[in-house]
Amino acid sequence: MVDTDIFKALADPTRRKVFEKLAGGSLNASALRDGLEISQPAMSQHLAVLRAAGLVREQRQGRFVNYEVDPDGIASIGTWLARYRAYWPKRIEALSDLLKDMDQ
Amino acid sequence: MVDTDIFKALADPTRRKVFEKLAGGSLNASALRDGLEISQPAMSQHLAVLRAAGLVREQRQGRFVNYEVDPDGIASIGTWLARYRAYWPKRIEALSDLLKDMDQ
DNA sequence: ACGACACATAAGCATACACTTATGTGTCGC
DNA sequence: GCGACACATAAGTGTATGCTTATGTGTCGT
Repeated sequence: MVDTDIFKALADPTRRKVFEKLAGGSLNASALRDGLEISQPAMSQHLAVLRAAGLVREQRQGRFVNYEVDPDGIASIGTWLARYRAYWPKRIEALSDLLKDMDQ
Repeated sequence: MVDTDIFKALADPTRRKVFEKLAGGSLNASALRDGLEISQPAMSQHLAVLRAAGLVREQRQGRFVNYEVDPDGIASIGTWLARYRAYWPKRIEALSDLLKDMDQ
């Protein structure tokens, strides 16, 4: 199941940190590593999980591999979340506004 | 971390099915069980996980325990997702509309 | 061609997770 | 009170997960 992969990927705090870093723009695996106390293979494995989940996509650039957020993954979460819109509390109006902003 | 609990809870397919059932309205543990081939203790454990994550809340009603979606959990996912709004693809406009609908 | 570098993959290991069966707790009807 | 019912908790078990160290693959500069 696609959703399972996505939620499993995001269930790990380190992977969420990585993902959040990528929200700021494209980065290679080494750049993603600093700040986080994590070995190189561990990062590689985390990135593989994020990629398999469709949350991240990669692009070879010489001997570096640049990673970036994959909008498809974000969209999947969005459509999943939309099924529960009946339960969104009123105080979430701010978020709704943000979403409106984004499609100008 | 709050987000960790939420994503871990949703990473399990059975728990997502349970949550989706609750999206249709309040149900007790037994009612949630049918359709799903799962033992009673397993369901009880799943509900405990969903509750600990803040996705679901319970209400004793005689010897039944009614469960319902907790809007706080939904809101948490929403605010988390909002940080990635820059990556929402354009085809997500429909979702944005849905969100706008909901706060009339 | 060679060493250095960036990253991926393999193998092994400790812990976490989801399940099972067995039992405990609380509420109902009689 | 007592048995039946709805659910929770305990304890045990197989598997998945995230880490480690070791090694493989591909690219760069010289």
